[in-house]
Amino acid sequence: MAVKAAVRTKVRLDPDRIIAAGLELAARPGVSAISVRELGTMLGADPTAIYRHFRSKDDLMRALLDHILAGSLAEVDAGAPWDERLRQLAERTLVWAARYPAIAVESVVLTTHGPGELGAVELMLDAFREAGLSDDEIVRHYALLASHSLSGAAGIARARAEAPGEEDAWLDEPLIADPRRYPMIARYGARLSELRDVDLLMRGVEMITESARRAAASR
Amino acid sequence: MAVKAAVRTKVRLDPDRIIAAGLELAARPGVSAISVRELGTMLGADPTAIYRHFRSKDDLMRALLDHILAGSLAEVDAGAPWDERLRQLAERTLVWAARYPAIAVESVVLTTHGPGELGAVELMLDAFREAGLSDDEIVRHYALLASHSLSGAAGIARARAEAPGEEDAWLDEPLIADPRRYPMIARYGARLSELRDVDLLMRGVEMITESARRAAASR
DNA sequence: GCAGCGTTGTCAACGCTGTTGACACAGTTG
DNA sequence: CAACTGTGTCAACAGCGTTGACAACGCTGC
Repeated sequence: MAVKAAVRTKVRLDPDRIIAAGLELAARPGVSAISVRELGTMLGADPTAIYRHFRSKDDLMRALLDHILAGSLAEVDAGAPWDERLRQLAERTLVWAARYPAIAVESVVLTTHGPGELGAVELMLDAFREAGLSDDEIVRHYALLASHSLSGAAGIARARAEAPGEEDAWLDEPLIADPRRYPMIARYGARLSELRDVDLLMRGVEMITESARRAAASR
Repeated sequence: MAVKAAVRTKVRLDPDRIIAAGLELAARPGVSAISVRELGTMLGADPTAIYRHFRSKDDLMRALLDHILAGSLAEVDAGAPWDERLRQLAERTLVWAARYPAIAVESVVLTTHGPGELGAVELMLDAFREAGLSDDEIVRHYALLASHSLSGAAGIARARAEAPGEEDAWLDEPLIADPRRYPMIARYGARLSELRDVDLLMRGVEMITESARRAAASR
Protein backbone atom coordinates (compact mmCIF):
# COMPACT_ATOMS: atom_id res chain seq x y z
CA MET A 1 0.00 0.00 0.00
CA ALA A 2 2.68 2.41 1.00
CA VAL A 3 4.56 1.45 -2.10
CA LYS A 4 1.54 1.86 -4.22
CA ALA A 5 0.88 5.28 -2.75
CA ALA A 6 4.47 6.36 -3.35
CA VAL A 7 4.60 5.10 -6.89
CA ARG A 8 1.14 5.91 -8.05
CA THR A 9 1.03 9.46 -6.87
CA LYS A 10 -0.61 11.05 -9.82
CA VAL A 11 0.00 14.66 -9.07
CA ARG A 12 -3.14 16.31 -7.91
CA LEU A 13 -3.79 19.59 -9.63
CA ASP A 14 -5.75 22.60 -8.58
CA PRO A 15 -6.03 26.14 -9.95
CA ASP A 16 -3.58 27.56 -7.41
CA ARG A 17 -0.88 25.04 -8.22
CA ILE A 18 -1.36 25.68 -11.92
CA ILE A 19 -1.18 29.43 -11.47
CA ALA A 20 1.97 29.08 -9.37
CA ALA A 21 3.58 26.95 -12.06
CA GLY A 22 2.44 29.38 -14.72
CA LEU A 23 4.13 32.24 -12.91
CA GLU A 24 7.32 30.23 -12.51
CA LEU A 25 7.31 29.30 -16.18
CA ALA A 26 6.60 32.87 -17.25
CA ALA A 27 9.50 34.10 -15.12
CA ARG A 28 11.99 31.78 -16.80
CA PRO A 29 14.43 33.76 -18.93
CA GLY A 30 13.86 33.25 -22.62
CA VAL A 31 10.27 32.10 -22.24
CA SER A 32 8.20 34.53 -24.26
CA ALA A 33 4.99 32.50 -24.32
CA ILE A 34 3.40 29.90 -22.11
CA SER A 35 2.41 26.67 -23.81
CA VAL A 36 -0.09 24.31 -22.29
CA ARG A 37 2.14 21.34 -23.02
CA GLU A 38 5.18 22.81 -21.34
CA LEU A 39 3.17 23.92 -18.35
CA GLY A 40 1.70 20.44 -18.01
CA THR A 41 5.00 18.58 -18.09
CA MET A 42 6.41 21.13 -15.68
CA LEU A 43 3.63 20.17 -13.28
CA GLY A 44 4.44 16.50 -13.79
CA ALA A 45 1.02 15.85 -15.21
CA ASP A 46 -0.55 15.39 -18.57
CA PRO A 47 -0.89 18.78 -20.24
CA THR A 48 -4.55 18.32 -20.97
CA ALA A 49 -5.30 17.91 -17.28
CA ILE A 50 -5.13 21.70 -17.07
CA TYR A 51 -8.41 21.83 -18.96
CA ARG A 52 -10.10 20.29 -15.94
CA HIS A 53 -9.45 23.53 -14.07
CA PHE A 54 -9.55 26.20 -16.76
CA ARG A 55 -11.97 26.36 -19.68
CA SER A 56 -9.29 27.43 -22.10
CA LYS A 57 -5.79 28.79 -22.27
CA ASP A 58 -7.31 32.24 -22.51
CA ASP A 59 -9.07 31.61 -19.25
CA LEU A 60 -5.79 30.58 -17.66
CA MET A 61 -3.97 33.62 -19.02
CA ARG A 62 -6.66 35.85 -17.59
CA ALA A 63 -6.19 34.26 -14.19
CA LEU A 64 -2.44 34.76 -14.40
CA LEU A 65 -2.74 38.39 -15.44
CA ASP A 66 -5.24 39.05 -12.71
CA HIS A 67 -2.79 37.55 -10.25
CA ILE A 68 -0.19 40.06 -11.40
CA LEU A 69 -2.61 42.95 -11.07
CA ALA A 70 -3.63 41.81 -7.60
CA GLY A 71 0.03 41.64 -6.59
CA SER A 72 0.69 45.14 -7.84
CA LEU A 73 -2.38 46.41 -6.08
CA ALA A 74 -1.37 44.84 -2.78
CA GLU A 75 1.88 46.77 -2.73
CA VAL A 76 0.27 50.17 -3.01
CA ASP A 77 0.32 52.25 0.16
CA ALA A 78 -3.36 52.99 0.70
CA GLY A 79 -2.54 55.92 2.96
CA ALA A 80 -0.53 57.85 0.40
CA PRO A 81 -1.98 60.85 -1.46
CA TRP A 82 -3.88 60.14 -4.66
CA ASP A 83 -1.13 60.93 -7.15
CA GLU A 84 1.37 58.87 -5.22
CA ARG A 85 -1.03 55.92 -5.14
CA LEU A 86 -1.41 56.11 -8.90
CA ARG A 87 2.35 56.35 -9.34
CA GLN A 88 2.92 53.32 -7.16
CA LEU A 89 0.27 51.23 -8.88
CA ALA A 90 1.63 51.99 -12.33
CA GLU A 91 5.21 51.38 -11.32
CA ARG A 92 4.46 48.11 -9.55
CA THR A 93 2.51 46.93 -12.58
CA LEU A 94 5.43 47.67 -14.87
CA VAL A 95 7.86 45.90 -12.55
CA TRP A 96 5.67 42.82 -12.24
CA ALA A 97 5.20 42.78 -15.99
CA ALA A 98 8.95 42.81 -16.49
CA ARG A 99 9.21 39.85 -14.15
CA TYR A 100 6.59 37.74 -15.93
CA PRO A 101 6.94 38.75 -19.58
CA ALA A 102 5.10 35.78 -21.04
CA ILE A 103 1.97 36.84 -19.20
CA ALA A 104 2.19 40.58 -19.65
CA VAL A 105 2.62 40.45 -23.42
CA GLU A 106 -1.02 39.47 -23.59
CA SER A 107 -2.20 42.25 -21.32
CA VAL A 108 -3.20 44.53 -24.19
CA VAL A 109 -5.47 41.87 -25.45
CA LEU A 110 -6.97 40.61 -22.23
CA THR A 111 -9.60 41.82 -19.81
CA THR A 112 -9.58 39.68 -16.71
CA HIS A 113 -12.76 40.73 -14.91
CA GLY A 114 -11.07 39.32 -11.82
CA PRO A 115 -10.57 40.89 -8.40
CA GLY A 116 -7.11 42.15 -9.33
CA GLU A 117 -8.38 44.15 -12.23
CA LEU A 118 -11.47 45.37 -10.46
CA GLY A 119 -9.39 46.47 -7.48
CA ALA A 120 -6.99 48.37 -9.69
CA VAL A 121 -9.83 50.09 -11.51
CA GLU A 122 -11.43 51.02 -8.24
CA LEU A 123 -8.18 52.46 -6.96
CA MET A 124 -7.66 54.59 -10.03
CA LEU A 125 -11.20 55.93 -10.15
CA ASP A 126 -11.07 56.73 -6.46
CA ALA A 127 -7.75 58.52 -6.79
CA PHE A 128 -9.00 60.76 -9.58
CA ARG A 129 -12.11 61.52 -7.58
CA GLU A 130 -9.94 62.52 -4.64
CA ALA A 131 -8.02 64.75 -7.04
CA GLY A 132 -11.22 66.72 -7.47
CA LEU A 133 -12.08 66.00 -11.08
CA SER A 134 -15.50 66.17 -12.64
CA ASP A 135 -17.22 62.89 -13.41
CA ASP A 136 -16.34 63.08 -17.07
CA GLU A 137 -12.73 63.87 -16.33
CA ILE A 138 -12.52 61.04 -13.82
CA VAL A 139 -13.46 58.38 -16.35
CA ARG A 140 -11.31 59.88 -19.09
CA HIS A 141 -8.22 60.14 -16.95
CA TYR A 142 -8.74 56.66 -15.60
CA ALA A 143 -9.14 55.15 -19.06
CA LEU A 144 -6.06 56.89 -20.34
CA LEU A 145 -3.97 55.81 -17.38
CA ALA A 146 -5.22 52.24 -17.57
CA SER A 147 -4.49 51.76 -21.25
CA HIS A 148 -1.16 53.53 -20.88
CA SER A 149 -0.09 51.26 -18.02
CA LEU A 150 -1.28 48.02 -19.55
CA SER A 151 0.07 48.57 -23.02
CA GLY A 152 3.26 49.89 -21.48
CA ALA A 153 3.50 46.72 -19.47
CA ALA A 154 3.05 44.68 -22.61
CA GLY A 155 5.77 46.61 -24.38
CA ILE A 156 8.23 46.15 -21.57
CA ALA A 157 7.39 42.48 -21.36
CA ARG A 158 8.07 42.00 -25.04
CA ALA A 159 11.48 43.64 -24.75
CA ARG A 160 12.39 41.48 -21.76
CA ALA A 161 11.13 38.31 -23.39
CA GLU A 162 13.17 38.59 -26.55
CA ALA A 163 16.30 39.93 -24.89
CA PRO A 164 16.54 38.11 -21.56
CA GLY A 165 19.56 40.18 -20.56
CA GLU A 166 19.42 43.34 -18.51
CA GLU A 167 17.91 45.34 -21.35
CA ASP A 168 15.83 48.25 -20.26
CA ALA A 169 16.25 50.33 -23.37
CA TRP A 170 13.05 51.61 -24.92
CA LEU A 171 14.46 50.96 -28.37
CA ASP A 172 15.93 47.53 -28.94
CA GLU A 173 18.07 48.51 -31.88
CA PRO A 174 19.48 51.93 -32.66
CA LEU A 175 17.70 53.72 -35.50
CA ILE A 176 19.98 54.11 -38.46
CA ALA A 177 18.87 56.22 -41.40
CA ASP A 178 20.19 58.31 -44.25
CA PRO A 179 21.02 61.72 -42.70
CA ARG A 180 19.85 63.58 -45.76
CA ARG A 181 16.41 62.05 -45.89
CA TYR A 182 16.02 61.75 -42.15
CA PRO A 183 18.10 64.49 -40.54
CA MET A 184 16.19 64.48 -37.27
CA ILE A 185 16.62 60.74 -36.82
CA ALA A 186 20.31 61.02 -37.56
CA ARG A 187 20.58 63.79 -35.02
CA TYR A 188 18.57 62.27 -32.20
CA GLY A 189 19.12 58.57 -32.82
CA ALA A 190 21.76 58.29 -30.13
CA ARG A 191 19.59 60.05 -27.58
CA LEU A 192 16.69 57.75 -28.40
CA SER A 193 18.80 54.74 -27.56
CA GLU A 194 19.45 56.18 -24.14
CA LEU A 195 15.79 56.18 -23.19
CA ARG A 196 14.90 53.63 -20.50
CA ASP A 197 11.46 52.17 -20.97
CA VAL A 198 10.24 52.27 -17.37
CA ASP A 199 11.42 55.87 -16.91
CA LEU A 200 9.69 56.90 -20.09
CA LEU A 201 6.39 55.29 -19.19
CA MET A 202 6.48 56.76 -15.71
CA ARG A 203 6.85 60.16 -17.35
CA GLY A 204 3.64 59.38 -19.16
CA VAL A 205 2.00 58.57 -15.84
CA GLU A 206 3.17 61.88 -14.43
CA MET A 207 1.83 63.63 -17.50
CA ILE A 208 -1.59 62.17 -16.80
CA THR A 209 -1.61 63.02 -13.10
CA GLU A 210 -0.35 66.50 -13.94
CA SER A 211 -3.21 66.89 -16.38
CA ALA A 212 -5.59 65.81 -13.64
CA ARG A 213 -4.16 68.35 -11.24
CA ARG A 214 -4.63 71.14 -13.73
CA ALA A 215 -8.15 70.03 -14.64
CA ALA A 216 -9.03 70.02 -10.95
CA ALA A 217 -7.52 73.45 -10.39
CA SER A 218 -9.58 75.04 -13.15
CA ARG A 219 -12.96 74.04 -11.73
CA MET B 1 1.00 29.03 -77.63
CA ALA B 2 -1.79 31.37 -76.76
CA VAL B 3 -3.63 28.44 -75.25
CA LYS B 4 -0.64 27.35 -73.35
CA ALA B 5 -0.15 30.84 -72.03
CA ALA B 6 -3.78 31.10 -71.00
CA VAL B 7 -3.96 27.70 -69.37
CA ARG B 8 -0.56 27.45 -67.83
CA THR B 9 -0.55 30.81 -66.21
CA LYS B 10 0.89 29.95 -62.89
CA VAL B 11 0.21 33.15 -61.11
CA ARG B 12 3.32 35.19 -60.93
CA LEU B 13 3.91 36.67 -57.49
CA ASP B 14 5.85 39.69 -56.39
CA PRO B 15 6.09 41.57 -53.08
CA ASP B 16 3.61 44.24 -54.15
CA ARG B 17 0.93 41.75 -55.12
CA ILE B 18 1.43 39.90 -51.86
CA ILE B 19 1.19 43.09 -49.84
CA ALA B 20 -1.96 44.10 -51.67
CA ALA B 21 -3.54 40.72 -50.97
CA GLY B 22 -2.41 40.94 -47.37
CA LEU B 23 -4.15 44.27 -46.96
CA GLU B 24 -7.32 42.93 -48.55
CA LEU B 25 -7.28 39.89 -46.30
CA ALA B 26 -6.62 41.98 -43.22
CA ALA B 27 -9.54 44.23 -44.09
CA ARG B 28 -12.00 41.34 -44.28
CA PRO B 29 -14.45 41.49 -41.38
CA GLY B 30 -13.85 38.76 -38.84
CA VAL B 31 -10.26 38.18 -39.85
CA SER B 32 -8.20 38.80 -36.74
CA ALA B 33 -4.98 37.24 -37.96
CA ILE B 34 -3.37 36.65 -41.31
CA SER B 35 -2.33 33.07 -42.04
CA VAL B 36 0.18 32.23 -44.72
CA ARG B 37 -2.01 29.47 -46.07
CA GLU B 38 -5.07 31.64 -46.43
CA LEU B 39 -3.06 34.41 -48.04
CA GLY B 40 -1.56 31.95 -50.49
CA THR B 41 -4.83 30.42 -51.64
CA MET B 42 -6.30 33.90 -51.90
CA LEU B 43 -3.51 34.73 -54.35
CA GLY B 44 -4.26 31.55 -56.29
CA ALA B 45 -0.83 30.18 -55.57
CA ASP B 46 0.76 27.71 -53.24
CA PRO B 47 1.06 29.30 -49.82
CA THR B 48 4.74 28.51 -49.50
CA ALA B 49 5.49 30.54 -52.62
CA ILE B 50 5.27 33.59 -50.38
CA TYR B 51 8.54 32.54 -48.82
CA ARG B 52 10.24 33.29 -52.13
CA HIS B 53 9.54 36.98 -51.53
CA PHE B 54 9.62 37.32 -47.75
CA ARG B 55 12.04 35.64 -45.39
CA SER B 56 9.36 34.89 -42.83
CA LYS B 57 5.86 35.80 -41.86
CA ASP B 58 7.34 38.34 -39.47
CA ASP B 59 9.08 39.95 -42.41
CA LEU B 60 5.81 40.11 -44.30
CA MET B 61 3.96 41.58 -41.33
CA ARG B 62 6.62 44.24 -41.00
CA ALA B 63 6.16 45.17 -44.64
CA LEU B 64 2.41 45.37 -44.18
CA LEU B 65 2.65 47.52 -41.08
CA ASP B 66 5.13 49.80 -42.76
CA HIS B 67 2.69 50.15 -45.63
CA ILE B 68 0.06 51.33 -43.17
CA LEU B 69 2.44 53.82 -41.58
CA ALA B 70 3.46 55.16 -44.98
CA GLY B 71 -0.20 55.58 -45.89
CA SER B 72 -0.91 57.50 -42.70
CA LEU B 73 2.13 59.66 -43.25
CA ALA B 74 1.14 60.50 -46.81
CA GLU B 75 -2.15 61.97 -45.66
CA VAL B 76 -0.60 64.45 -43.27
CA ASP B 77 -0.69 68.07 -44.43
CA ALA B 78 2.97 69.04 -44.34
CA GLY B 79 2.10 72.73 -44.26
CA ALA B 80 0.06 72.59 -41.07
CA PRO B 81 1.47 73.75 -37.73
CA TRP B 82 3.40 71.22 -35.67
CA ASP B 83 0.63 70.21 -33.27
CA GLU B 84 -1.83 69.80 -36.09
CA ARG B 85 0.61 67.60 -37.98
CA LEU B 86 1.00 65.38 -34.95
CA ARG B 87 -2.75 65.22 -34.47
CA GLN B 88 -3.28 64.23 -38.08
CA LEU B 89 -0.59 61.57 -38.06
CA ALA B 90 -1.94 59.97 -34.90
CA GLU B 91 -5.51 60.08 -36.10
CA ARG B 92 -4.71 58.67 -39.52
CA THR B 93 -2.73 55.88 -37.90
CA LEU B 94 -5.66 54.96 -35.68
CA VAL B 95 -8.06 55.01 -38.63
CA TRP B 96 -5.83 52.85 -40.80
CA ALA B 97 -5.35 50.46 -37.92
CA ALA B 98 -9.09 50.12 -37.53
CA ARG B 99 -9.33 49.30 -41.22
CA TYR B 100 -6.67 46.57 -41.15
CA PRO B 101 -7.02 45.05 -37.69
CA ALA B 102 -5.13 41.85 -38.42
CA ILE B 103 -2.02 43.88 -39.15
CA ALA B 104 -2.29 46.49 -36.44
CA VAL B 105 -2.70 44.00 -33.62
CA GLU B 106 0.96 43.20 -34.08
CA SER B 107 2.08 46.79 -34.06
CA VAL B 108 3.06 46.77 -30.41
CA VAL B 109 5.39 43.94 -31.07
CA LEU B 110 6.89 45.01 -34.36
CA THR B 111 9.48 47.50 -35.47
CA THR B 112 9.50 47.82 -39.23
CA HIS B 113 12.64 49.83 -39.93
CA GLY B 114 10.98 50.66 -43.23
CA PRO B 115 10.42 54.02 -44.89
CA GLY B 116 6.96 54.37 -43.39
CA GLU B 117 8.21 54.10 -39.87
CA LEU B 118 11.26 56.23 -40.46
CA GLY B 119 9.15 58.93 -42.07
CA ALA B 120 6.72 58.95 -39.18
CA VAL B 121 9.54 59.19 -36.66
CA GLU B 122 11.12 62.00 -38.61
CA LEU B 123 7.82 63.88 -38.71
CA MET B 124 7.29 63.58 -34.97
CA LEU B 125 10.80 64.59 -34.02
CA ASP B 126 10.65 67.55 -36.37
CA ALA B 127 7.29 68.67 -35.01
CA PHE B 128 8.51 68.68 -31.43
CA ARG B 129 11.59 70.58 -32.48
CA GLU B 130 9.41 73.16 -34.14
CA ALA B 131 7.45 73.35 -30.92
CA GLY B 132 10.61 74.67 -29.31
CA LEU B 133 11.51 71.85 -26.94
CA SER B 134 14.95 71.07 -25.61
CA ASP B 135 16.74 68.05 -27.08
CA ASP B 136 15.86 65.88 -24.11
CA GLU B 137 12.25 66.90 -24.21
CA ILE B 138 12.06 66.27 -27.95
CA VAL B 139 13.04 62.65 -27.66
CA ARG B 140 10.89 62.06 -24.60
CA HIS B 141 7.79 63.54 -26.11
CA TYR B 142 8.37 61.72 -29.35
CA ALA B 143 8.82 58.36 -27.62
CA LEU B 144 5.71 58.84 -25.54
CA LEU B 145 3.62 59.82 -28.54
CA ALA B 146 4.93 56.96 -30.64
CA SER B 147 4.23 54.27 -28.08
CA HIS B 148 0.87 55.82 -27.27
CA SER B 149 -0.18 55.84 -30.92
CA LEU B 150 1.07 52.38 -31.79
CA SER B 151 -0.27 50.60 -28.74
CA GLY B 152 -3.49 52.54 -29.14
CA ALA B 153 -3.70 51.33 -32.71
CA ALA B 154 -3.20 47.77 -31.55
CA GLY B 155 -5.92 48.13 -28.96
CA ILE B 156 -8.40 49.51 -31.46
CA ALA B 157 -7.50 46.79 -33.92
CA ARG B 158 -8.17 44.09 -31.39
CA ALA B 159 -11.59 45.50 -30.60
CA ARG B 160 -12.50 45.69 -34.28
CA ALA B 161 -11.16 42.22 -35.01
CA GLU B 162 -13.18 40.41 -32.39
CA ALA B 163 -16.34 42.46 -32.84
CA PRO B 164 -16.60 43.14 -36.57
CA GLY B 165 -19.66 45.32 -36.06
CA GLU B 166 -19.58 49.05 -35.64
CA GLU B 167 -18.05 48.86 -32.19
CA ASP B 168 -16.02 51.82 -31.18
CA ALA B 169 -16.47 51.47 -27.47
CA TRP B 170 -13.28 51.54 -25.44
CA LEU B 171 -14.64 48.84 -23.17
CA ASP B 172 -16.05 45.77 -24.90
CA GLU B 173 -18.21 44.66 -22.02
CA PRO B 174 -19.66 46.79 -19.25
CA LEU B 175 -17.90 46.42 -15.92
CA ILE B 176 -20.18 44.83 -13.38
CA ALA B 177 -19.09 44.62 -9.78
CA ASP B 178 -20.42 44.41 -6.25
CA PRO B 179 -21.30 48.02 -5.32
CA ARG B 180 -20.14 47.55 -1.73
CA ARG B 181 -16.67 46.35 -2.58
CA TYR B 182 -16.30 48.48 -5.67
CA PRO B 183 -18.45 51.58 -5.21
CA MET B 184 -16.56 53.68 -7.75
CA ILE B 185 -16.94 51.05 -10.45
CA ALA B 186 -20.63 50.74 -9.72
CA ARG B 187 -20.97 54.49 -9.95
CA TYR B 188 -18.94 55.11 -13.08
CA GLY B 189 -19.42 51.84 -14.94
CA ALA B 190 -22.08 53.27 -17.24
CA ARG B 191 -19.97 56.28 -18.08
CA LEU B 192 -17.01 54.04 -18.88
CA SER B 193 -19.08 52.19 -21.44
CA GLU B 194 -19.77 55.46 -23.20
CA LEU B 195 -16.11 56.13 -23.92
CA ARG B 196 -15.19 55.85 -27.61
CA ASP B 197 -11.72 54.49 -28.15
CA VAL B 198 -10.52 56.86 -30.87
CA ASP B 199 -11.75 59.91 -28.96
CA LEU B 200 -10.03 58.73 -25.84
CA LEU B 201 -6.71 58.11 -27.52
CA MET B 202 -6.84 61.44 -29.29
CA ARG B 203 -7.28 63.03 -25.87
CA GLY B 204 -4.04 61.35 -24.95
CA VAL B 205 -2.40 62.84 -28.02
CA GLU B 206 -3.63 66.29 -27.03
CA MET B 207 -2.32 65.72 -23.55
CA ILE B 208 1.14 65.09 -24.97
CA THR B 209 1.12 68.09 -27.30
CA GLU B 210 -0.20 70.23 -24.47
CA SER B 211 2.67 69.06 -22.30
CA ALA B 212 5.04 69.97 -25.11
CA ARG B 213 3.56 73.45 -25.38
CA ARG B 214 3.99 74.03 -21.68
CA ALA B 215 7.53 72.69 -21.64
CA ALA B 216 8.39 75.01 -24.52
CA ALA B 217 6.82 78.00 -22.82
CA SER B 218 8.89 77.55 -19.67
CA ARG B 219 12.24 77.72 -21.39
C1' DG C 1 -17.83 -1.81 3.96
C1' DC C 2 -19.63 -1.34 -0.27
C1' DA C 3 -22.09 0.47 -4.44
C1' DG C 4 -22.60 4.44 -7.15
C1' DC C 5 -21.24 8.61 -9.09
C1' DG C 6 -19.02 12.73 -10.10
C1' DT C 7 -14.25 14.54 -10.54
C1' DT C 8 -9.85 14.32 -12.49
C1' DG C 9 -5.63 12.37 -14.98
C1' DT C 10 -4.28 9.97 -19.30
C1' DC C 11 -3.97 9.04 -24.04
C1' DA C 12 -4.76 9.47 -28.98
C1' DA C 13 -6.19 12.37 -32.26
C1' DC C 14 -7.93 16.58 -34.91
C1' DG C 15 -7.12 20.78 -37.27
C1' DC C 16 -4.60 24.60 -37.31
C1' DT C 17 -0.07 27.21 -37.51
C1' DG C 18 4.86 28.70 -39.63
C1' DT C 19 8.54 26.72 -42.00
C1' DT C 20 11.86 23.65 -44.78
C1' DG C 21 13.80 20.72 -48.44
C1' DA C 22 13.39 18.26 -52.73
C1' DC C 23 11.73 18.67 -57.13
C1' DA C 24 10.19 20.81 -61.55
C1' DC C 25 9.39 24.27 -64.58
C1' DA C 26 10.20 29.28 -66.54
C1' DG C 27 12.97 32.90 -68.16
C1' DT C 28 17.23 34.94 -68.86
C1' DT C 29 22.22 34.83 -69.90
C1' DG C 30 26.39 33.34 -72.30
C1' DC D 1 21.46 25.55 -77.53
C1' DA D 2 23.26 24.93 -72.77
C1' DA D 3 23.43 26.45 -68.21
C1' DC D 4 21.99 28.90 -64.50
C1' DT D 5 18.99 31.49 -61.53
C1' DG D 6 14.55 32.36 -59.85
C1' DT D 7 10.02 30.84 -58.70
C1' DG D 8 5.85 27.69 -57.87
C1' DT D 9 4.56 23.08 -56.10
C1' DC D 10 4.26 19.36 -53.05
C1' DA D 11 5.04 16.60 -48.96
C1' DA D 12 6.39 16.82 -44.58
C1' DC D 13 7.86 18.40 -39.78
C1' DA D 14 7.25 20.27 -35.35
C1' DG D 15 4.62 23.00 -32.68
C1' DC D 16 0.21 24.84 -31.02
C1' DG D 17 -4.79 24.70 -28.49
C1' DT D 18 -8.39 21.66 -27.94
C1' DT D 19 -11.65 17.48 -27.71
C1' DG D 20 -13.57 12.93 -26.72
C1' DA D 21 -13.15 8.28 -24.94
C1' DC D 22 -11.47 5.76 -21.24
C1' DA D 23 -9.81 4.73 -16.56
C1' DA D 24 -8.76 5.52 -11.95
C1' DC D 25 -9.60 8.16 -7.90
C1' DG D 26 -12.29 9.81 -3.82
C1' DC D 27 -16.45 11.12 -1.80
C1' DT D 28 -21.61 10.18 -0.63
C1' DG D 29 -25.46 7.34 0.87
C1' DC D 30 -26.81 3.05 2.44
